Amino acid sequence: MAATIKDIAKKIGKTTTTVSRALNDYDDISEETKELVRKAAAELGYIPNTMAQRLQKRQTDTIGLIVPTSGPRFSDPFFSEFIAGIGNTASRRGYDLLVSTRAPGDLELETYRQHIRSHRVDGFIIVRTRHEDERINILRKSGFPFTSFGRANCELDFSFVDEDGEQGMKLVMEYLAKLGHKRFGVISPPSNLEFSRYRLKGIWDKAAELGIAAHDISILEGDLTQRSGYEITNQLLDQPRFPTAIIACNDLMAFGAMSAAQERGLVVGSDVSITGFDNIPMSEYSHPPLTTVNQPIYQIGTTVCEMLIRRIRGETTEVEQILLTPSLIVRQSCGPAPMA
Amino acid sequence: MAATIKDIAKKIGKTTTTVSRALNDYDDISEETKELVRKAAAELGYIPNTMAQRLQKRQTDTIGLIVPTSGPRFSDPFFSEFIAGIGNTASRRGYDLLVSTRAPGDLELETYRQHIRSHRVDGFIIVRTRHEDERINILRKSGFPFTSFGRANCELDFSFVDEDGEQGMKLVMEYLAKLGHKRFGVISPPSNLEFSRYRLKGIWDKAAELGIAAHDISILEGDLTQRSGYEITNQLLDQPRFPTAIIACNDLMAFGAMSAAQERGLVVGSDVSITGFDNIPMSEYSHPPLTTVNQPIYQIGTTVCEMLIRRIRGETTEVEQILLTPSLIVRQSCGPAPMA
DNA sequence: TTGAAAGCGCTAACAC
DNA sequence: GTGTTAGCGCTTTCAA
Repeated sequence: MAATIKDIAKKIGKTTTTVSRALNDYDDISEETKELVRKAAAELGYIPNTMAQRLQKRQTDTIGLIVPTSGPRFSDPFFSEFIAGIGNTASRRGYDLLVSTRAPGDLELETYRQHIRSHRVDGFIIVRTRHEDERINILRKSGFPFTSFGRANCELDFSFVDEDGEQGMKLVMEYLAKLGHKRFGVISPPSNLEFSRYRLKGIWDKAAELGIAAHDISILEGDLTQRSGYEITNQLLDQPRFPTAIIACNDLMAFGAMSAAQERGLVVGSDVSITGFDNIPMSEYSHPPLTTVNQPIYQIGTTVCEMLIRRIRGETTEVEQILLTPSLIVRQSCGPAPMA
Repeated sequence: MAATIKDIAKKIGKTTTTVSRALNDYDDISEETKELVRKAAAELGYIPNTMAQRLQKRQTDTIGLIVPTSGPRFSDPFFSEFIAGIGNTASRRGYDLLVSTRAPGDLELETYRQHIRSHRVDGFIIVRTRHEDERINILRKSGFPFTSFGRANCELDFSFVDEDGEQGMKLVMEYLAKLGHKRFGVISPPSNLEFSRYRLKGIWDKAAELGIAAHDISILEGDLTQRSGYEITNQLLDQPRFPTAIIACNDLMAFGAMSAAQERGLVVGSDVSITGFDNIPMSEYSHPPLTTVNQPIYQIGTTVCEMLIRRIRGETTEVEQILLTPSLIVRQSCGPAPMA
């Protein structure tokens, strides 16, 4: 049986109140008593009962993350890095991280509602925001603390971190155009993901600016997996006037694109240029190393968690919104457009 | 304010005792009362306060997973899949999943101890067991419920799931030998990881069986990242009598190995053969697709979680130990040994 | 079939 | 400075 505050009280002949306050370092307790309590606590190997504390304080010291899984085999390096960022920050600040996995849908939303109502967590972190994101609607209505990685198409009266995907894609387009590319294939994220819109907007706007005609840009929708990058690239390259540059909206799809191209005997970086987005660690060691847009996922996890904790603790009431400026990481997966 | 059991009691003019028992479907409560209670609960939108329940029941309905992170950028598809497997199973069985991230070391062990003593979780899942695994020692001594993915070099008196890595490597060696390879490079996992021993044992034993000399096998230790696969392959290929087959002990390192080889202008699958281990989804869409050993990570997560819950609930007291038989997934990253 | 009473382990308002 | 008392929301004897 674990020692309780009562055992300590008994041992030193004081009340539980005194012990509690000594342990929490209240200043209406004498130094001697505190010392006494601390010693007794150490001897008994006392550790507070978390659930009792939480019940009493009506807070859970827990942050909730519901990972939107897609499919049974959910293998995405993005999430392990994001979770690491959140997890390390949470524990440094004394919070637990409660992770659930749910496919987007009714069950997912029900899980949010339940966690809110049953006081399972003090706040949520939302990831991969969607167009008309019901999660955010629920959270906003409930007044429950949350922060998100990604913006949404509702009123942005909450705290978030996002990277400026529009700008990121403009960098990519500009770079490829400078290399002489005229026909582009785009492997877009699922269109219901909010960041998809920003990225596509960046592409279209920059294309317009550069005088690239709409029919020289073919956009096909992927699902962010390597597999879909592979399959879509095959479609793209099967077209009669196939693109010389393929813009994948994340690194995983870019890897798939490289495989598809290489399988056809094309040399990536000269016969065809391919770009990614995220700059996951793997992208540095692909063949060829991938030109991509940097997105500091670990740090975004850190920041978004930090912001949430500040809100939960009431250390700030202001809405914090951070839009990161992307940078292009040039490696060897792109080269001058081949002669037609 | 969320409705409590008290509100329900007041509303229907019964005591909290009755309500509690009705809600928990005790059979000393009349059907009518139960109906009444359920209706009132629904109307008030009642959801039990988790912390109160947990305090009272002295259990947390929570499973702990402490992910052994390595380095700040922790990007490993292995873990997202493993977490998905555990998470889905846990929630199906009514458990929460508490995830922490800790680099192996004292702080990590301290976290285990604290979580045990403060009743933060009901049991642990251990992943990536190590040689002389202090985590397992702590858990065994404390009598705290846990299961692991991976064996350990102590007395195996606990439940685990593991894949027979020795057998897996024998399959690889056999396959490569049959293709005519005579000189092998091995990119091993960190030697402190328990599975490293099994895999190396498989390689040595099969080599002996096939009459392959020890000096024809160079083993260099990686850290499971793509980067280390890349770097080690460069070392391997810099040797005067370089290997014609490179055996990477996980898929990520195999990808790195492919990049390094390709960067030197070697054709993977003919100039040099490369194998992996894990069969992560990506391995199907690399270029060339990777020959590897299947390891059903999602399903292992499911099983190990299921086993833990059975122990926690006391549904079984027996130790369950599952050793999965691996299978070789032959793709295009290997070919006949080139003429010397 | 139901209610009264106690208690899980902790904190906090208030009194002394 | 320290103790008294109450209570967080729930479950569970025990008695009626």
